[in-house]
Amino acid sequence: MEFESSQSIFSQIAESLSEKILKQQYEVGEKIPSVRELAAEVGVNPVTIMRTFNELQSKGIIENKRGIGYFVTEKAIDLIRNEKKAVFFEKVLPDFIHQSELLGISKEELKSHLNL
Amino acid sequence: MEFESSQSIFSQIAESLSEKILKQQYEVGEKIPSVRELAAEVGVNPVTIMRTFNELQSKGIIENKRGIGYFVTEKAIDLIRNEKKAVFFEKVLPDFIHQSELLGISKEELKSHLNL
Amino acid sequence: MEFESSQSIFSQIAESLSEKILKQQYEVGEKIPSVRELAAEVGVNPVTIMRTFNELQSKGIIENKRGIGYFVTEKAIDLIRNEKKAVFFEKVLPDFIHQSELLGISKEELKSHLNL
Amino acid sequence: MEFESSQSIFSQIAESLSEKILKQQYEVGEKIPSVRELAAEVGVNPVTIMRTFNELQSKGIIENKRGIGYFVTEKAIDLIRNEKKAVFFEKVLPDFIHQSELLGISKEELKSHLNL
DNA sequence: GTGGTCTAGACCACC
DNA sequence: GTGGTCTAGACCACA
Repeated sequence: MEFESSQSIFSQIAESLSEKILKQQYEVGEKIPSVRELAAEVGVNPVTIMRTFNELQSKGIIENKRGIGYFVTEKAIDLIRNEKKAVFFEKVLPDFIHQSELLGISKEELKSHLNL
Repeated sequence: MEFESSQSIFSQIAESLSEKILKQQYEVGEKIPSVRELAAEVGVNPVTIMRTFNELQSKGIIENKRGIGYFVTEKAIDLIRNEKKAVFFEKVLPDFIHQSELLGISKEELKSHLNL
Repeated sequence: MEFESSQSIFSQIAESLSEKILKQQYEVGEKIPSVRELAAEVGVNPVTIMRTFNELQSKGIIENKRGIGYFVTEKAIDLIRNEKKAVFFEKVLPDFIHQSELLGISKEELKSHLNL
Repeated sequence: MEFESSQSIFSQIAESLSEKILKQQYEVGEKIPSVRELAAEVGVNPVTIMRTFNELQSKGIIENKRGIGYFVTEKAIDLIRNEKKAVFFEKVLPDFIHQSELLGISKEELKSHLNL
């Protein structure tokens, strides 16, 4: 797995897992890969994965079953979708509008880029 | 001035100055406020402002006249516009599309939000 | 049976069994359920139950009769009561006092909560 | 500083800081010691302190000012008091009652221990 | 000076 | 096998 330097590795992994859960590549109640597995798979230190899991757990997206592993919670999809929506409407969309106005991009140009 | 914790202060100030230049609130050839003035105005350490000015100077957006101050260069607007365009088409726009698809936002909804 | 994630499962089960013995729901000399039965009943791995039994046996609360099962010892109730008292006076009570002082809970309020 | 082995060091430090804030030994808006200072003072690795600060920050008890340090937030005391109250009334108090009933501790004995 | 991240390696409790 | 914690040491960006 490749990482952007602008963001911490552990939160990029968290983002990646969140998207997979949202796309139901990991289903509700399903066990996600173990710390060591994921660490080996993406080529980072296990504690980096732990930080990822801690973050997701504190958000309520995954939960731990002692000695077994981490599982996708029932409310995971709602949580992820809600957070993403908030970010989208409060940050991504306004920023998009702001930038396109600042650059004077015409509505026709926007439409073509967005296939609208 | 308030800052987001997610980005460095000096780049937030640089962004703010760039936008003002782009909107011609500072015109070409005009002197921008001194380090100390700006520092007092936005409430940060003068060295942070220095770093901002160095950044803008290295990009060719402002230039220093020894003992007098910093001035907006002739090519400033082009430079800013080009950089903003690059960021917009390589990052803001793709991210916008990706997020809106991930959230399943319909084309109609997008159109209404964007006044298209 | 549901478990708190903050404590190990085997000690939660041990605690539950101890309380039942103390309340004489299991009487002295009585056979307690087998490893497999209990495992099925509370929904955990049999080895976890084994560990619980080992723990209780090492304290002298239950004893094994080879091939037959585990039985409540004669001194079980004393052992449990003594350990609980120690914990109560060395940990639960001091903590209770500390927290109630820290939160500034009045003596009247305490009395009413405790029916004193 | 000495630690109990039953709880993680970083959360014991968090608890200690919370109590100090609650007792206003650190006041609202005040800077708390830096990561390295605290690490040296209590004799642990700086990353352990970082985990402590992350936890407190995620709860909204402290906030970071870039390059300067961590500061006690305005709502810190409310947050701490509310959380402590919740724990007290939902866990400490019920557990206290449960244990004292289980051990058959008389009301008179309780009163004397609690100075009621 | 401040915090933030990552690695490597060790050790532990638990299932 | 699972997660959880801690240390030591390095490196980085930021103010």
